[in-house]
Amino acid sequence: MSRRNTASQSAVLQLLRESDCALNQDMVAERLDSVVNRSTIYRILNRFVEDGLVHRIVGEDGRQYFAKCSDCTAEAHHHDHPHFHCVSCERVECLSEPLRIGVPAGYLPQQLNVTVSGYCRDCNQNS
Amino acid sequence: MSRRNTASQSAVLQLLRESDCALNQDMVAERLDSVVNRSTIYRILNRFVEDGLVHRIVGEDGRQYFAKCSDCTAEAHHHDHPHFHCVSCERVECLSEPLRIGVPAGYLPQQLNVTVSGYCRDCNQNS
DNA sequence: CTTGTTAATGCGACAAATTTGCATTAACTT
DNA sequence: AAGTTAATGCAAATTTGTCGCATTAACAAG
Repeated sequence: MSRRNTASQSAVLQLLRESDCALNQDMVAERLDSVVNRSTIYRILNRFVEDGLVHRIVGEDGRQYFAKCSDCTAEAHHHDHPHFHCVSCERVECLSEPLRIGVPAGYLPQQLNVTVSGYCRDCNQNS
Repeated sequence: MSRRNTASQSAVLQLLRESDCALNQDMVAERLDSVVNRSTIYRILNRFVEDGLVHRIVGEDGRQYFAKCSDCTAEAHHHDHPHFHCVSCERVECLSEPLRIGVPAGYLPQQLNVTVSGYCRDCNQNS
């Protein structure tokens, strides 16, 4: 089951590469030049996550956001950085500072989802 | 618009007080002795959050979980502790260790949602 | 270049979680 | 005891994401 290259797929990947923040399905849809079906966008994004190209962030609103892994290689993924979710403009951006959170003995941590929500610089000033 | 005391309301609050982990609407519903309408449960929980009695956690599954504020007073809320969300038994529990996450200058952080997901002790052993 | 295989897409339907409008009930004030 | 209106129940709507299935098209092989 090897992957095939399609226009929609590379367009989405390009979007995520260029974006300085994480995107949800809506954002991807509206930023694409051509119209791509909703399920297709979800499938593309999920495929990226599966392949480790992109990581999934659950926003403060419970929605899924996707961001290109910048410093991740195929071997080592570190999605251990916090995100800032602006409640006003809805931007979700990755903060650089990685962090480690201890769990009680016997627990097996797998994923980390850290979201600070509030107002980003722009929205904080315009209010 | 003052609050009124109702049986459902205090039952839900009691549940949250007794619970050692955060609960979502389903969990609240099935643990209540009497049947309470779904929307009502949501409204009760949202009211609690609004009043600062309870804090809302967005789980790894995008669902809303609610936990009683234990060390919070009306004045000072600190929901700055991480949560552990077991992907197997779905338990969401508060970890004690509080943490502080820096945001870029000009940003106004308000809420913090930190969730480590994986397998809790019980589920880790039974697998 | 043509052809076959099957991954990717589009579409509609479905599912789950949460919210909302509205009529009814019941808490609390006077 | 009576009036005001917060809280509830119910049904319907919304939102977000997934799934089945038929169709399209990417890519490998001849």
